[in-house]
Amino acid sequence: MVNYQMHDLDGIFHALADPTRRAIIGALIQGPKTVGEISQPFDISLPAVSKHLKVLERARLVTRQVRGREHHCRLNPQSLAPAHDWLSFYSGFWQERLDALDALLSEEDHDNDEP
Amino acid sequence: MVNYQMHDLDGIFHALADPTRRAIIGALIQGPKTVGEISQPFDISLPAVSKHLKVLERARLVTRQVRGREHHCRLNPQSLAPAHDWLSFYSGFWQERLDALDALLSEEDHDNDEP
DNA sequence: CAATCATTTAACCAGATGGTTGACTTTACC
DNA sequence: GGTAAAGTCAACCATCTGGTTAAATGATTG
Repeated sequence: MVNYQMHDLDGIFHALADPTRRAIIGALIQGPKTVGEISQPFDISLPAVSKHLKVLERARLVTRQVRGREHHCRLNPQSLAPAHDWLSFYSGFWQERLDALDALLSEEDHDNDEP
Repeated sequence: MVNYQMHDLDGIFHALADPTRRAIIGALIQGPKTVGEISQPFDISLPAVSKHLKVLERARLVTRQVRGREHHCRLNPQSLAPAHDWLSFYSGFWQERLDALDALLSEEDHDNDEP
């Protein structure tokens, strides 16, 4: 079913761990942009943005289409699925189950209360 | 209400970007464990595990309760919420909406900037 | 063809990361 | 009290990271 490679998550989570890269994703959600357009709001050099884009590309979060001298970057939101699935598994969904387990375990300590 | 600090996500995603730390989380989902118990399945030194735990603690993904000489670590799944929310916003769920938005914008901008 | 624009590559730097080993603290046990 | 156990801390190391500037590549335009 929905089973991904561990190492995918490494790259995806690492890509998302940087605020500049998340901001790039946030900008790209409005639609494709060139590297220049992407770099414009940021106060860092173009090569720095270029590196961030490479990280995002390696994690498959962004795809690039070279048209002439412009590189058009597009967000690839489906690639977030492994990370989203992983988090869905571990976050809130299991909360009640964990609480129940905790309760059960601490009851077991009491040993005799419940038939 | 579901508004988190940017820098929270930095720490959470960074914590999740390491496979050992994700494995620790995976182990901790069964219930609290001591540092020794946590380190047992891994082929790295105890100080290395200790460092990983500190990263997880700083991101509030794990809490620690010192009982005697043992440190009992417990998963804190609610703390994954910011990351989960962020991913829910950007991943597949919005895919169709984005496509629709793209279509809408390119229609609306006929006079403007469309080649 | 020459100049310019969009972008990448290369070389470099300071600081973080993930790992190690060895020494240290605190608690537990005889 | 003395010794072992559970963990952390400190120092060290190689590698990665995110940034820089300067040079190189490739397409566009005059």
